[in-house]
Amino acid sequence: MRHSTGQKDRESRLLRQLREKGYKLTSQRLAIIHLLAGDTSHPSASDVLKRARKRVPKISMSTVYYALDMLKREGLIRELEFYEKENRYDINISDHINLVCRKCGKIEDFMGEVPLSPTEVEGKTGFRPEGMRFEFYGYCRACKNRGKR
Amino acid sequence: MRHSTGQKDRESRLLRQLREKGYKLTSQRLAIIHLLAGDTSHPSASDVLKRARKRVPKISMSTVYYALDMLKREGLIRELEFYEKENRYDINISDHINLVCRKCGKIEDFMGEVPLSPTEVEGKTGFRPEGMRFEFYGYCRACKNRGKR
DNA sequence: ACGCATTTTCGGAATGATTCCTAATTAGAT
DNA sequence: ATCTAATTAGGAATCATTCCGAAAATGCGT
Ligand SMILES: [Mn+2]
Ligand SMILES: [Mn+2]
Ligand SMILES: [Zn+2]
Ligand SMILES: [Zn+2]
Repeated sequence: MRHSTGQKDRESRLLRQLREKGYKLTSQRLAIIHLLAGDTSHPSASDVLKRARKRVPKISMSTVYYALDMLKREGLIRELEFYEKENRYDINISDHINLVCRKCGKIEDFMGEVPLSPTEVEGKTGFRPEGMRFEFYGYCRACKNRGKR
Repeated sequence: MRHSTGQKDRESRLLRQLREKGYKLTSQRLAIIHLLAGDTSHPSASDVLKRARKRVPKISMSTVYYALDMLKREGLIRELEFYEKENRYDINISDHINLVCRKCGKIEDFMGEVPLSPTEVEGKTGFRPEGMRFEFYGYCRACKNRGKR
């Protein structure tokens, strides 16, 4: 295993990388990084705002977007874009499949290899992949057990 | 093979299905369906508007959205949603992988089985998939051969 | 500890694709 | 030809995100 995935370890790794790049570690950023490091729920920007305000009550939405943008430019988080809903932010930056519940909106990770490699795609098509987005839409275990709609 | 994929066949199949459901076939809709049936480029709503105006010069954007919405509700096209760009419309409604070029915006189909079945996902996780979205982002053959950015 | 340059914050305005609204038009049935 | 429900068109509204400018804060050098 390359990295521990504990919240504390992930948090200090993020902070170290930002410090190395010369970013200022404000209380707003510390709060955002702290909550993201321990969150596998793929939160939206407004989720992040709500939780960050528990530690830094006056933090603004602009600041949340500015911090999320920095983190994604540095490759430390991934943004999952949706048109009809808010975008979501994923602390898991590896190529993986997300399972998106159509009822409750929960997004969970599907563990396991993505069963098609970029190399294979390029060999067959000439298209050179640099990123991927694999999602299933449906009903999570909880939602499917209480009538799907 | 189940269906022919020729433009003419696809077009008459779409028209038949809409007639059966009682939809009115206006000149605006005929133009939109005609162009979609022969288009594998995954056009945006404004692409559709531009091309539809060649046959029906006064067609409005509202009408294009209304028609696209009808087609997707009937399961005859698929909408690919993007946050930072316009949504795109796919006449290929089967589960398949799309290759999205980051330089020119072209979207092409990757032919071949999607290498992971909904059944397998449900067996491993309890999540019940009903739809999927599999995309690779990168550079199409033309764009990768002229400096990627 | 102090001052400084630069970055960051924050509130509000702007953006833009899509959706909503309403009145006028039209397809298709009788 | 008439009628009615569906469709069209243009404009307003929506809303998450981005942009803007001024005020505040960080962290470095001294
Ligand atoms: Mn994930
Ligand atoms: Mn496609
Ligand atoms: Zn659910
Ligand atoms: Zn290209």
